[in-house]
Amino acid sequence: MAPKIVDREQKRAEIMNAAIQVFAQNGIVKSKMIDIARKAGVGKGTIYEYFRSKEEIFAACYSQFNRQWEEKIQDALSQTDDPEAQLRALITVSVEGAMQYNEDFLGIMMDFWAEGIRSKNEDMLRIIDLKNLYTEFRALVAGIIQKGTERGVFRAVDAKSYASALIGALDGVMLQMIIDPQLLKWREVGQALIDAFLNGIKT
Amino acid sequence: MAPKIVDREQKRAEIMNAAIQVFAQNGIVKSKMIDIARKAGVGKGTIYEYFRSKEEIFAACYSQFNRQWEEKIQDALSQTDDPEAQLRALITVSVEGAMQYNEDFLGIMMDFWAEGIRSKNEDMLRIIDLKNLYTEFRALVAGIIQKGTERGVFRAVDAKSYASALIGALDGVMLQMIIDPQLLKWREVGQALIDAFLNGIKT
Amino acid sequence: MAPKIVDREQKRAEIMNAAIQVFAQNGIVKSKMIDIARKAGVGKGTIYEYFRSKEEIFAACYSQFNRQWEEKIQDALSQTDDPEAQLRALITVSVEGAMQYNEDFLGIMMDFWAEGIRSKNEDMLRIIDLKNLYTEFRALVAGIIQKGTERGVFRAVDAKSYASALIGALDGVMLQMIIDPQLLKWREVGQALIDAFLNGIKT
Amino acid sequence: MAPKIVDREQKRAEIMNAAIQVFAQNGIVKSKMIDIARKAGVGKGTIYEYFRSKEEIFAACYSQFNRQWEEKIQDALSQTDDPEAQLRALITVSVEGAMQYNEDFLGIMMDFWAEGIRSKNEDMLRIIDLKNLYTEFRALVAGIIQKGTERGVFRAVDAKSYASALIGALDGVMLQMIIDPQLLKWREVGQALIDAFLNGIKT
DNA sequence: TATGAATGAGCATTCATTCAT
DNA sequence: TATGAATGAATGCTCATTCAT
Repeated sequence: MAPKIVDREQKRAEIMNAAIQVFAQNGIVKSKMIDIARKAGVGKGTIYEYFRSKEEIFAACYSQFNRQWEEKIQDALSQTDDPEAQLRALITVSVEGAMQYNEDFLGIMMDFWAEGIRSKNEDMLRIIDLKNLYTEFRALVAGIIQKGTERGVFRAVDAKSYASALIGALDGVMLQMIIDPQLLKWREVGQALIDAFLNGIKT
Repeated sequence: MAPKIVDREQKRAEIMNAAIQVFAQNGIVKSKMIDIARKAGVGKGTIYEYFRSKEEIFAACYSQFNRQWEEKIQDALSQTDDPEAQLRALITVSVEGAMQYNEDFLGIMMDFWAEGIRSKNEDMLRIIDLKNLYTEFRALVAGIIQKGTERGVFRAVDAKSYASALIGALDGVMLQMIIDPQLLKWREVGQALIDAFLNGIKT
Repeated sequence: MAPKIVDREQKRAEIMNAAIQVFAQNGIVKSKMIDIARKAGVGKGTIYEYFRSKEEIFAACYSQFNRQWEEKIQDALSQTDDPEAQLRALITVSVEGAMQYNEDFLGIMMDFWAEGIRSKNEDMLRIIDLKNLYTEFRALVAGIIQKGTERGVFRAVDAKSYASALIGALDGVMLQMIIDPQLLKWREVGQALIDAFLNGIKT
Repeated sequence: MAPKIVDREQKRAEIMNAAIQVFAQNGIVKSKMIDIARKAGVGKGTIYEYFRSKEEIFAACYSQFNRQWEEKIQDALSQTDDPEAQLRALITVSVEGAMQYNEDFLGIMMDFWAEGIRSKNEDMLRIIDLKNLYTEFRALVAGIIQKGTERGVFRAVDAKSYASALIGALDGVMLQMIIDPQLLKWREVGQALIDAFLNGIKT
């Protein structure tokens, strides 16, 4: 009965895909189960065969979204061992990644954040553990900076604070891209960001 | 001959205050009028004596929030004419301002952003004009950078892109403060941010 | 303290006047106390100094409305003793009376009827006793027809049925006047009505 | 694979039926969705599966009501080509039709009229176009009278005015039937009406 | 397994009435 | 006496979830 299991996974993925699109367009709270069902081309009841609740769909989407993002980052970082190149790759991947999706789609990040910040649901918070996510991301970036310092290419700075600042800058630029996708040449903003930052910490 | 005399402005402010707290804790969509009423210590109907709708409360809160923030920024910038000092002041004021509020309170910013990004309501969008807000803020910061370049203290960079990057960094750091207020010595992160940035653009 | 009493009656009348106008424009159910208060130029609470409830205002207006109408009818009938002339006067007074008011104003009659037909409130039904009103009106008209028959100017018909038919015709024409005040030369319709009817029963 | 199969038209009709009963008993404004739901033996939400709003239920009921009435009239008139017989049929059908329904049921006509007279809602007014309804009905009756005049059986009267008067008489008698269904032998009142009228216009 | 009909808890909003001044 | 600020019961409507088929 292995094929059956594949089918289920396949259908689950289809529903998640539909959900992500609907979430992206309407925001999570305003997204209705019926919308997701219609977009997925299934009946309303069918969704409940694959997910316990709307919240579970959200959680699954979030996890997937995150996993994909992390993979991209990891891929980019594994290309080189040079700290400067790694930081450049980090910015490039983020900006390129954000630009890849259409503007509507990006709005979903806001909801992930918002939900993660305020959810009262314990299960939810375990899934959307923003604290942990950022802690790990900070450690990753701080490690790169630390490495740069050890190799003498970066000044001896407080790696954690600088990591936090750089990550913040990344998120903040993405926020502006969400708000006004056409306005600026975002690739250049990304370049400005990394140039300023690298100039700032290079020896 | 004389009805109960009430300071309507005062009461309006009290309700807005209650609303901000409730919005901050639950998010705007999940905040119920009855919650706001209870928090304000008034009846459900009373709110409608002061605001036409839930949306109007939100808009009023947003405007107030923004106005206060802008005042702080303007105050800080007017203290000096030196570009470097102004950029430092900008970061300091933002970080200090964010730390001043309690953590719950800051969460409301997320909803302001989220609402601004996705609201379909024309009236709402006129009020929460994020595009315009950021455009103006970018112009302000770009002006300072430009001034620095002209005075020879900053390198000749693309002022707009750098402004965008700096603002993004500010927002991003604030986001992390929201998510994990205790974690880091945020003042130091602010310092790291401005040090890296200034190092990066100073001649 | 007699003047005080006069003042109270005066104010009560003013409020009723305002109420009738508001009822006429919006219908009774959709008329708000605040509208009546504003139209009367008094405070919302003041109304309750003169009327126990919205229902009581309605009842008072209805009674007044009816009393005035009855007076007009009685006035007209007392001008002559001739049955044919009296029936003509009846139609004329009704049509002229209806035309006197503006169209909006007439709509109130519908609500009086509707309320009278369906009110579940015992007190209300005692006041808006449509059954009794029509019974009396039928008796009045039947009396005139009877008188005509006895004097040999009308055929020997079932006076009650003919009275009912005539009254119905009157109401029905007024209904059309309400619906479409401009459409027809309503005076001529009144003439047609009475001509047909009198031709029909005259010997 | 197959959901519960329901005859949606059937269910829609059942809800309309319940709605008509509730409207008839309480009047439209005082009828609550929950009352209709309970009378129909369904949940509150179920109604909204079949009607978009309370207003839509009302409109559907009104249209149905009217269509049925018109059919009756048309049926009766098609039985004969004789003007006098047609006018007699008109009155008979109306009175018989009105008597067929129970008294509560008829009260709904008042609300249809009242709503038609005062509704501010454009969509509603398109549905309850009383002006047009009466205009058409007047044209129909005037045509019969005209035909009678041409054939020399009726006097040369202003057909439109006489039609309006006859229709008014019909409505007015029905109103009295609503108010006091037991009181009079309404068939005889109908006879009186048509006798008087026909006597009045016959040559 | 798949479906959509059915449901009712939940919510924003309205408004007659009360009552402190 | 006059007022309007305050109130909460009541209502139309939404939507996540259930369940019979």
